[in-house]
Amino acid sequence: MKYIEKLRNSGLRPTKQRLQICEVLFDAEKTFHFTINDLANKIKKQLNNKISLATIYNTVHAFEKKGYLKQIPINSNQTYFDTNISDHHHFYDLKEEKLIDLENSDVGPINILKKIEGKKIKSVEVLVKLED
Amino acid sequence: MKYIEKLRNSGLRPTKQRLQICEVLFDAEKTFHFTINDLANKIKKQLNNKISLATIYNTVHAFEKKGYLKQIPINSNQTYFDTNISDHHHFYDLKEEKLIDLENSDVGPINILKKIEGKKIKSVEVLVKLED
DNA sequence: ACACTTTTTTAGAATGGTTATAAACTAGAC
DNA sequence: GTCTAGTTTATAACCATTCTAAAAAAGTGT
Repeated sequence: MKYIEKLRNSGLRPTKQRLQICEVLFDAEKTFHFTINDLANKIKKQLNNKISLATIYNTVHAFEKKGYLKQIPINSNQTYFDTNISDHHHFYDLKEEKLIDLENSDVGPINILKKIEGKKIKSVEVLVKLED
Repeated sequence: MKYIEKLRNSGLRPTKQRLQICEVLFDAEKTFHFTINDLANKIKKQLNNKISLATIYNTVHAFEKKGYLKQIPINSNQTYFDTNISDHHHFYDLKEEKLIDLENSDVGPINILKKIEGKKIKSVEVLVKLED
């Protein structure tokens, strides 16, 4: 299993559940956006196997903390995650309620001129809302 | 009352509650960020007067729809609103969990190169996360 | 001022995503 | 195998938000 090492290196025990979640998240052809609920359904269908919701929450948060997933800043009743952890941005189609990736090169350089004493910039995220 | 006209022009009846909420939101010296809970407390303290939570939710959403308030896209368990409706962005201090305004001129022009067929750009919002 | 209609307010219940709990289980170390 | 700390699980708890239905207020016409 190729994820055993990855988990161990992060200080996470490679349990059956975590390895299965890794498969679903990181073996996909393309990166994707998901909510916890989306992921639970995907797991059930794809692995024909139920993992407790609590475990899915725990694991997703653990992976996010380790930098294997990113949360997408958007106002919604659910939290959206992204398996694409590269520096990039998002379109949000308000009508379809769908997220679309925007490569960094689609946005051009962003230069933050204001500085805050004693603080470093951790990330710069752009959300472009779309209407018809 | 200066807000009666404003409300009427928006097709909203100028009720006592809506006028009071207008006062708290729009008579402030500076624009500010708030959650519904913040606002409820501010109303209670500032006006010495309780307005039902349901009314506050209704009113804030009505004002947002009319463009008198903006939602701030950020991942939090609560929804953040902004009385500053000008085109601008935000720092988010992860440690203090505090939002700071970023004027448009602090960010420089953002040019979205990718186009989506049949969709118009409604807004471009930048969130800059800060760490120590 | 009054009657009538529509909108608004309200308290409290319901909803639903997320987190906490505590008991059963598992991985890793010796 | 035994032990310990970490993990999983079902379920309960939490809490921001929305719904509900009844009372109150606003607007309109008379």
